[in-house]
Amino acid sequence: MDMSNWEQKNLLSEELVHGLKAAKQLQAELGTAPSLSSSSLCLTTEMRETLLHQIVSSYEKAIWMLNGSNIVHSPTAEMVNLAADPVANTGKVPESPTSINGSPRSEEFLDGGSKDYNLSSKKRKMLPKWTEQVRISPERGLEGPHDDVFSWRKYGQKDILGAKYPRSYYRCTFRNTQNCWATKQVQRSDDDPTIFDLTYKGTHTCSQGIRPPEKRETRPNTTLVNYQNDLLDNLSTNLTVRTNGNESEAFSFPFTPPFYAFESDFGNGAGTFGHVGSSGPSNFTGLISTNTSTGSSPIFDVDFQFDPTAEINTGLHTFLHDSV
DNA sequence: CCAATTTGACCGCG
DNA sequence: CGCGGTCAAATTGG
Repeated sequence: MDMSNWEQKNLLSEELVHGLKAAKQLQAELGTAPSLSSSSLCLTTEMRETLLHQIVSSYEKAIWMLNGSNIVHSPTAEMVNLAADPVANTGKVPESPTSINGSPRSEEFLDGGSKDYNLSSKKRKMLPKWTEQVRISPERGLEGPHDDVFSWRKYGQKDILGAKYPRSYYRCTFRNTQNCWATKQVQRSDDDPTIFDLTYKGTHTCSQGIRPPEKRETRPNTTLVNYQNDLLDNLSTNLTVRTNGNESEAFSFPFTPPFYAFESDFGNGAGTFGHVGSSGPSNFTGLISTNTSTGSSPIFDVDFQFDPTAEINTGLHTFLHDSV
């Protein structure tokens, strides 16, 4: 317990430091007087945005690590992205995959530009994409950095043009079950075989990765709250929303960017939620309250509030837990 | 028996 | 047409 706790703390601080770095970089960028260093003065707006995303992402992940996941995705993000202004549409942030495992010290990030961000070319596949380099420890069986917090399923391997080693392709294990479209590529470096290039594409929308781990041991008083949090988490993954009047308008909640986050402030499962992040439609908030009228299947009354400019009307909606 | 990997086929794009 | 990426049938492994 102590160990995992310590490890968690490490991860957490790593994440925060990561975010801080990005923040400082952005700060430096914004802070520079135009006169100074006129040469390399500007990052592209894309890079700035990516930095921003990185910061937000770090916060999200850190919070995630503290509370367990309570991040939810809206269903229509891709359409929103496609429809939106190409510059502002970069989707959502990658949760930066902190690679850890047994030996944190032998496996480390290379710093100094070892992470580069790339809001890929304006093709159809505009998913967040970023790369990292990981040095593998001697101890772990020659093969790979292939474990971060997520579970990946290999779906291909290719020999690459000028590369000594093949490139392997992974996707999230829960692609089908949870509509999680995150993928990653692993490419062993030509010159230094202990280094692997990891390319991540897309963000995890699965309720996987870091679970709310074993907070159970804490005060008995919090069990109810924890349970309710779990309930919300479950809701965030198996959720169908249907409008009160309109059966036809029902939609499933989770998956894909813009993020919506729940904040369960009361112990009873009620809470508020709203848009998180810098892209997508904002000003979409809601208030959740329990509807105790039914026994077994939890039903929440949700009061949506939309920005006036939004197309959709404010209304009273009902969250339905999706069977199971 | 189920789930993950392997591996050649397939396919879109430049 | 070749390259990089993905699919899916066959195979492996638990």
